[in-house]
Order: sequence, then structure tokens, then C-alpha cells
Amino acid sequence: MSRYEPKTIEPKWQAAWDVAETFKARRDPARPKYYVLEMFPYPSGRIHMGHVRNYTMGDVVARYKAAQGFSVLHPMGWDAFGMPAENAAMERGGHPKEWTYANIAEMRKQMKPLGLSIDWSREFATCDPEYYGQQQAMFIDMMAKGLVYRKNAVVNWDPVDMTVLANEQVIDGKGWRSNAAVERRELTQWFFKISDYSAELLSALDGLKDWPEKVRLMQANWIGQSRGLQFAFTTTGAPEGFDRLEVYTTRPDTLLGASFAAISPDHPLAKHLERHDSAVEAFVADCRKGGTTAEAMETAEKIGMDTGIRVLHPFDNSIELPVYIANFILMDYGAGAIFGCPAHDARDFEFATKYGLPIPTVFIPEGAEEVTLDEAYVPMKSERVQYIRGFAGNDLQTGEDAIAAAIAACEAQGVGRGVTNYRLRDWGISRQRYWGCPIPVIHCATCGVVAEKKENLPVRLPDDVTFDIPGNPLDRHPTWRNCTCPNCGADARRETDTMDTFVDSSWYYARFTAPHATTPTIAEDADYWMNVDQYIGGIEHAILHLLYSRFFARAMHATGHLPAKAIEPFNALFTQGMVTHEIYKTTDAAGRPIYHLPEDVTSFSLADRRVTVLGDVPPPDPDMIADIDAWLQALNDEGALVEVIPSAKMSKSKKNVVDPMNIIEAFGADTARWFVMSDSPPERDVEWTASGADATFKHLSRVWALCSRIGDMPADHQGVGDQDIAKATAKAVEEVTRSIETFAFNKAIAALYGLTNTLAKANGSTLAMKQAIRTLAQLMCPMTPHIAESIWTFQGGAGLCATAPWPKADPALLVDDTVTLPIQINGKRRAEISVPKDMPASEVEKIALADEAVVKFLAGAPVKKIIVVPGRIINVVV
RNA sequence: GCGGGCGUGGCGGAAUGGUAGACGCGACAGACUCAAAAUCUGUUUUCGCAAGAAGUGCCGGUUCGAGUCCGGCCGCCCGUACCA
Repeated sequence: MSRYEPKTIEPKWQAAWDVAETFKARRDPARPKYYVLEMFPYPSGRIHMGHVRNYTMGDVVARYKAAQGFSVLHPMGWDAFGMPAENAAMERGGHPKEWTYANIAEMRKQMKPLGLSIDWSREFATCDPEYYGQQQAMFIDMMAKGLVYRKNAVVNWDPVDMTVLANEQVIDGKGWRSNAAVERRELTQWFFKISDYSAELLSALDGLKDWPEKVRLMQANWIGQSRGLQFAFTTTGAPEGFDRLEVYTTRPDTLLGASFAAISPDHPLAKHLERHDSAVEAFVADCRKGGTTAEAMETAEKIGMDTGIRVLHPFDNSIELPVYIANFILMDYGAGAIFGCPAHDARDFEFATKYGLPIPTVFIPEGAEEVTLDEAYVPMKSERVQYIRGFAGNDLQTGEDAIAAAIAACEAQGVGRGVTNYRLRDWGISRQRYWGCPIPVIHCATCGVVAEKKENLPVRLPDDVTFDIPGNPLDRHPTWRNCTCPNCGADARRETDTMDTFVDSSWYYARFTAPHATTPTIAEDADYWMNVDQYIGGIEHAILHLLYSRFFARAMHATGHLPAKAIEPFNALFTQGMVTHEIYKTTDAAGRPIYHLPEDVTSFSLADRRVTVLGDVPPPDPDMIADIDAWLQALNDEGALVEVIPSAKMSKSKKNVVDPMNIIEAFGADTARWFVMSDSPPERDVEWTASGADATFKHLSRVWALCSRIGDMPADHQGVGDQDIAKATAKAVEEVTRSIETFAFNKAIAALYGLTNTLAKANGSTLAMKQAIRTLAQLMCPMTPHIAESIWTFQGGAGLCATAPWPKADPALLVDDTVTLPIQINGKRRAEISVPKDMPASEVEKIALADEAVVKFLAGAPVKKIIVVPGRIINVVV
């Protein structure tokens, strides 16, 4: 066996898998299926280490499951619509379509050398008309089911460029190109009725046993179920038609702490006042400044304006509360109006303090005296507090009990009713942009809004568009907009909004089961392959993408495109961390930062210090430098000394990126794959280091050398320690299997290091060594499939390692006859003993107490208690 | 602001409430070499000659026993509905 040369073996095995169609997914009723899916990439043009990590994780699972006998589906596609393509067209000219498809071709070319076990015959891009046409068909089906509607919603409006901005395009409240202060403006937009499913999406979270707890919690908080009281204030001094003001509160127990009422600037009453009062108009305009993000709204200074209108307290008509318009009240939540209880709500407190409103306390800590508050007192609802202005239930009770009692009391008195509210808003899918899936509807003067006929689908994006002026090119396209009404045949106008790209990614997993079908899905295929058994992707998608997908699967079931079992499309979810790298920075003469690529700097140790310099220079001889500080200063003066900033997510702007292509070129795909799986637990960030990649390559070379050495052994060599080799191998099989099952790939790799080290030192019989290294190859195969195939074949393995059945550990080899037990005295480890594994606790106790070190430490003190945890530990309490 | 997460040697990390630091990197020492690289062997939490003591961001609690569970802080990261 020659030297380890990834460049020779990797293309060879990739070709062998291609020829054998090893990874082609086939419906096989005789075998259990396994569908593993990684979140598909956006085709930015280059793959990065994050992709390598994500897809290697999925590949480990896919290859492992295939070896276990599953019929595996492991597809790949492209999340290809979105703003970057339009930005590229604006900046560099060209067309989003050409840019996108060129990027896809380039990324596919970069991905193939990784040796991923992907069924490439199922590949598609969401910008393929064959894909988005089916999406349009489903949109029409959803319209028919009442799951789609139109309403007004606010967008970021750039008053200079006269265009809608994405949140991302709003920087510090200003448009990214025009630098003009952004305004909020209302447009009529398309919505999916995800709120119909609020309760269902919440309760079904309980069934997602193999999702991370944190993701389920985040989704539950996002859906935000709350039980509260909705009631109406009677108003005085309000315009006609506004003699009642509906408000919603989750804390009806604090009704007697009300000191004001407040309405959203978007509330109908505010809008009415705006039209008749220039001061209100000016104030509301003020409120509408700034972006639409929750963060921008919440962190904005709280401002309010007294409307002069008063409301009567429902329990005491002598109490009048002022009605404010306040910028922190959201029209989308509850009734768009609240009563303010400053004593027990942080925002209300801030507001009341600012506008000099009273702050009546409703409850105080158990056993406390009433005091003047300098901040809102907001205990957990489960905490028991003393009510001093309560009106229902006991004086001493938990918030939960008080709220329930308050709702019951209010309902009995005819003041409002208990309602369950959700924070989850309907999904606004309208985007005023070109590069997305056209919404397949037509506006007719006579018939109104009409769905396009299905036989006219796909509604294709026109190719002849330009991006030289801001805004949606579809809006100004000379002919595309003009069409005929599918209903009456009159001249009509096509909808120019396109769909949110989250729609594209909400059903691609289902499409992979029948990627070339002329309907969105095919029942038999969906029935065989769904659900996704293991979904893998970034934690940044924990809420939106996953929630939208869960909704869309339900909508697809409601419209006959998915079986009932697929309404929760992802059985198991794994959220992986990012790949990070140190940042290398120098400063130019003007003090501006300059960032450097990792390959453009050199690091070395010098007098216990780590020094990083620009360029590819050899480390200096420390003995030759008299004054290291002066030497460093000189380097710094010439701008060659590099500041090292701790690891952060790889980003082009900080240049802390490592191109996977360079790593594959230098070390091969197996090294890249092994390294991204090895160092950190997969759910955490992994730091890419050049030394780590080096070390991985050295390790794989050692495995290769070991394989070579075993190959050179005479066939009849007897050696010693075959039983130990068998035991070490069995333990590695057990450990690697368990680790892959639990996504602890870093531990699987630690076990593989262990077995390799054992074998490298072993001198067993040729037969035992060959058997052990074949098993090692199989265990490595999910991580480093190419070198595994080479070793497998060289050592006489039958067929491809990729299709060989996963090894099983003989349970008899896994148990040791004796165990070592640490002995603690008062919880501190003082000694250890070795005992047969089945020894009864009473015997173990005797031996422990007789132990020399134990006797010494006890020094005759009486033993109060002795705890023996079999096979684990002994603790002596004195 | 709100929601969620994370914090362990010089570094990445390991540890069903039961021997803290597996495995890897780096560093140091040794072997081989004229020498270097490569390779191999060993040492490596801190303090201490040792016996021993301390130690998992900080403060407190539960427990025979806490990195792990609970409460409060600090720091960093992710999401926050038009980035994907």
C-alpha cells in the first residue's frame, strides 16, 4: 500500500459510488425507510465551512442508517429566490436568474468533492418554474380553503427611493441606499391564516419528542398563548361611534391599579382623531417613524399623547382614566388598546412616571408593608402575594389564582369575558420584489380578486426586466401585468407581489419525495418517504422556518397534498452550531481596521507569547532577539504585527473565512469532514484552526500507515493479546454506535482515536489485526468514507464499505470482570479499591472500611453512614 | 426591550447527581538524525520539595455527594415576524 493520497483515492471512490448508484433513493416496501435532510443552502456562489459541517453531519447519519439496512433518502436542493440575486443585478448588472443558476452550478461543483451520499437525481431549485408553479397551485388550493386573505399591513417605506425596504435594509432607522429616515406605511398585502392553527401548533409541540427542548420552548413562547379578560370601557368626550373602548388584559387582577388607558397609533380611534386634529396627526406621524421590527418598536422611547378622552372605571364610575395614544401599544395584539397598571408592569411604570400619572399598588410581597415603588413590582405569576386592592379571591394568593378569580368575578358582574389570545400573527407573504414566486391571482374590475386558472400555471416571471431603478420591476413591466380575467375574460391586471421565500422553504422537504411530479406531490411517494426522520440545520431557524413549515404541512394536508401523518413533517430535529475562526486585524495610517485572510498571516510562539505577523515568514530564533518587546514594537511600526481577535462566525467582511476548496485541495475531503465533526459537540460552534486540520491529516495518515503495516504482516503471524484487541474493538463499536445515535460525533471520533492508538500499539495475530482494522474502517466510514473504502478493500472486505452492514459488538466482550471504585470520605475522594463486578454491597463496604488509606483518614472517627452505589462509588460519612 | 441558549486547563472539549479535565491541539522533555523535517516515547489544571490544598464565570441554596439541580447576578451568542 502506497502513501496516503486523498487526491488519488477520493475521486476514485466517488466515481465508484456513482457507477453503482449507491446513494440513489429507492422506494422499497421490504425495508424500513429513513429520510435525512439538512436545511438546503442559499446559492450564494461559494460553499463555506458551515455548509461542510451541516452536510457532513447529515451525511454521517445517512451513511450510518444505510449501513443499518434502511432505505435512505438524502437529497439536496437550492433555496434560490431572494434579495441577494436582485442586489447583485443592481450592483453588477446582469439578471438574477443567470446569477442564481451560475451560483448553483458553481456550488454543486464544490459540493461534489466532499463525497456526500446524496441522491443528486432529486436536485431542484425553488426558482425552477416546475417547483414554483406547483407552489402556485397550492396557493390557489389554499385560497379555496379560506387559508389566504388580504389585509393592510405596515412595511418599511423609503421616501426617497419610493420603495419598500426589508428590515435588513433598514440601518439605524435609515434606508441603506438613500440614507433617508424610514417611515412605516400601510399596504394591502397577502396573508396565510396561520393563526387558525395557533392552538394546534402549540399543543402539537408536546408530540415532538425528538426536537430540542429549547426549540419547542421558543416556539411555544412565539405562539404566546395567554388567558385574559376582554372588556369595554365606557368613554366620555369621544367622537361618535367610539362610546365604548375594548381593551384586553392578561392581568385583570390588577384592574384596581389602573391609572390610564392607551391605544395604538393604528387603532381606529387614533385614526379617526388623526383626521380631525392636526396635533394628533403630528403625533401619530411621529410614532410611525422608524422601522417595523419588534426590536425597534420596543427599544424606541415610549411616547404618548393625551387625547382628552376619558373612560370610566368599570367598577367605579367616579374614577375617570385618561386615554392616551402610545407608541408601544401594538394594534396586532389583543384589542390594540390596554389599561395601564404602572405598579405591576414595567412599560406602564415608565410611561406613568414620564407623564405624571398615579401609580396605585394592587399587591405587595407577602408580609411586606405598602411602600412607594421606584420600579414596577412584577413577581412570577406562580408567586403568592398580598392583595391590597384585589377584588376577587383571597387577599393572599398567587397571581395565577387571582387572575382566574378576577375573570370569573368580572364575567359574573357582566364586565367583559375571559378570552384566550395568541401572540402569533398571520403570516404576511407579500413581497414587493421581482425574484420570488409570483402570487397567482388577477385583479379584475368586475370580478375583484380572482385566482389564475391552474392550466395557466406556472405564472412565470418575465425575463425582460431591469434593475436600474428601485422598486419592483414587475410593477412597471409593459406587458406582463396586463392579462385577462380568468372569470369574465375582460382586461385585467396581474398581481405583482411575489411570495416570501419562507414559502419556498416550507414544503421543499415534501417535494423531494417526488421532485419531478406534475402535481405538488405524489401520494405513494409522500406516503412512503414522509416524514423527515432527521432534520438538521441552524438554530437561527428555530422559530420562523420551522413554524411556517409545520403550518404549511397542515395546509398541504387540508388541500390533499400530504397524508395526515405528515402534518408534523420533521420527526427529529437537530440544531447545529456555526463554524468560527479567529479574526486577524491591522490598522492603517488613519486608524481604520484592515482585516486579513487566515492564509495571509503566520503565527508562532515567542517567549511564551503568541505572535502573529503578516506574510509567510519563518519563526525567528528567540536567541537572536535581544529585546523581544523592542522587536515586536518594530514589527508593529512597520504594520506587520497582527492583532488576533477571538473567534467569531466566519464572515466575508472580517475575512475570517477558510475556503473549503483550499482545504480539500491541500488535505482532501476526509480531513475536512473529520475535522468539522471532531472538535466540538455538533450543537455548539466549532472553531476552525489550521493546526486542527493538520493534525487530522496526520491522524488519517497514521491510520493509513497502520493499515499498510497490517497488510505487510505474514499471514501466519500469531502475536499476543488477541482478546484485548477484540475487546477494544467491541468497545469502540459500542461507543461509536451510541455516539452517532445521539449526535455526539465528537465523542465518536474520540473513540476512533482510542481504537487507532490501541491497534497501533498492539501486536496481535494477523487475523485479529485484519479483523480489527476492517471494523475500524467501517466505523470511520460515515465520517471519512474515502479512506474507509480504501482500507476496507485493501484488507479484503467484500463489496463497498458504504454498503457493508454496520458492525455489532459482542456483549460478552463489553463487560469487565472487576471494577475500580473510588472511596469518598464526606464527599472527597480519598482512595480506590478494585472489586469483582458482582460483589454485594455489604462485602464492598467491609473492604472499603478496611482499606489502609480509609482507616488513616477516618482516624478512628465513628462512621455515621456509608453509601455504596454499585459499580460507581462509595461514600463514607463521618 | 422581549424570548431562548451558553460559560470547565494555555486552547477545542469529556464527565446517566457519583474519581473533574476522556479524546484532540499546543507546549515541554527524550529517542532517531551530522542536522532539520517527519516519525516515535513520555510529561502537561493550579499552588506546593512533599504530605497536601484549591479548582468548572460570580454570590447563595438543596444533597451523603453539585460542572450537572434550584434562586439571584455578570459576560457572550442566537432569534425578534420583509436576511436566508
